[in-house]
Amino acid sequence: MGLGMNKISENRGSDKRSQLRERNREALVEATLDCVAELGIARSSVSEIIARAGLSRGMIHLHFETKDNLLKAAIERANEIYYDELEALLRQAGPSPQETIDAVVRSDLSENVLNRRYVSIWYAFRGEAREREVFRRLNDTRDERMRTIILEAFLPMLREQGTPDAELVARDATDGLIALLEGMWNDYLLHPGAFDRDQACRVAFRFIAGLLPDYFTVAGATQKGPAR
Amino acid sequence: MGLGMNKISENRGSDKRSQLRERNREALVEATLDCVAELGIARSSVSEIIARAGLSRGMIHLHFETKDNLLKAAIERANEIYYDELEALLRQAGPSPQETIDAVVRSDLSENVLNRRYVSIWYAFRGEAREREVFRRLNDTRDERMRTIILEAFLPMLREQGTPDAELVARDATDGLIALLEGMWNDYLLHPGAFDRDQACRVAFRFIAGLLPDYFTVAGATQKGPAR
DNA sequence: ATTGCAAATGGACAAACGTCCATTTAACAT
DNA sequence: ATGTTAAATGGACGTTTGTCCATTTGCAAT
Repeated sequence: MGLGMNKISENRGSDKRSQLRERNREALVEATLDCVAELGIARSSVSEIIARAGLSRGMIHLHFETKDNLLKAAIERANEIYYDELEALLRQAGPSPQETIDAVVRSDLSENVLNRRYVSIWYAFRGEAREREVFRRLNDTRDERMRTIILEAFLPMLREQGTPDAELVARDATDGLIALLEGMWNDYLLHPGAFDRDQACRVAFRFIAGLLPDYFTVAGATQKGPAR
Repeated sequence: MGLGMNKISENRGSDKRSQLRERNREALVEATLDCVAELGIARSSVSEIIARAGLSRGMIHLHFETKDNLLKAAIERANEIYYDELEALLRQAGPSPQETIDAVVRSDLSENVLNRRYVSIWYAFRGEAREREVFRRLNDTRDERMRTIILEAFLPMLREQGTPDAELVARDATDGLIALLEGMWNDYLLHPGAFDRDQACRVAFRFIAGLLPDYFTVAGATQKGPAR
């Protein structure tokens, strides 16, 4: 009898029981994200969520104890989606700093994250970031990772280019690029129909090219660094 | 007897009765903004609002019929605050296009609007913009006004500077500047303590100076246009 | 002083909320 | 085939929500 318990513990996730359990757990998270994207957090009630998941009321209590924990799990899932896209594009990008910047810009503006559903979700949670510590923590982590990647890519280029005050300019360029991309997302949120992905990309590279004309054109990173 | 009614109608706002009435109405709007800034829209209940206003439950029904109308009045008030700041700085700015851009940037980053309370309010309403048409309409109006001002300032400078494709670049520059400023607000929302107003200003002008080196430095607009 | 009426009050109300739990279902070990 | 138990159900519960209205208040005209 104790043996049975051990088997279940060992096979966690492989037997049909816990497989179905996990499926339902994910269905709840996914239904929550759908709900938040369509209705916002305020109108995402337990009743709405379980209706979309096609499950019963008690499931939320079973899997997440409280609704707040479910929301927390949902935003963590949303964060993963963004990270996965960024990491994927960084992996397939070349090692040069200009290629890194190029990958960051293109992943941030990619259809995989810059789409109606995801942007709606992102801003819904952000609107509540002020009060809910968990939301802000996740946001900050994501931002810090981005910031480091970008800063460490800008710095060597500015130094090699001989820009005076390279450290200061690198920080300005980093904050500027992040703000610019953030603003693009915002534009998409408010006018998803009118948004022009290529133009957004061009604007971003125009900004970067203004600071690093040897490494960038309005079309993106140059292949092999400065031509000179 | 009919005379009494007429007098009240004529003196609307001047007699003590309607003076107190108006004071209470504004107290409700102000309490709503406080509530939204501190708790977000989701937690801004009628009970919370009337507690902050120090008035009774029935007042909301008396003045605004429904809670939604009160929220609408609140966001309209918030919109006024931003406009007033922008118009004030535009009035005291010189007539040249670079001075106009300078005024737009400085008003957008001014302490009068870029402060904890106001930014909290703005993003709280924005989070609900997707679903509530009124919120989006107000936001779009503000954006459209900004866009026109900025575009019509950029265009003559780019033309005089001899930039190829001046129209395209002007549109890119406009979208870029708006996105950049939007991103700055976002940064302030998430890190009000760490935010550096001067740096934000410098980053914005660095972006602009990259496109219009004859009219701008990192410190802002040059006095009299191109030196050449 | 008395009267009239707009303004303001705060309790009543149904509806909707998140949480919980007694019950049922079905996968697994026996 | 049977017993066991984790997983899932859906109704009950106490709160809290936004709205409404019978009552009270106090300014202004008589």
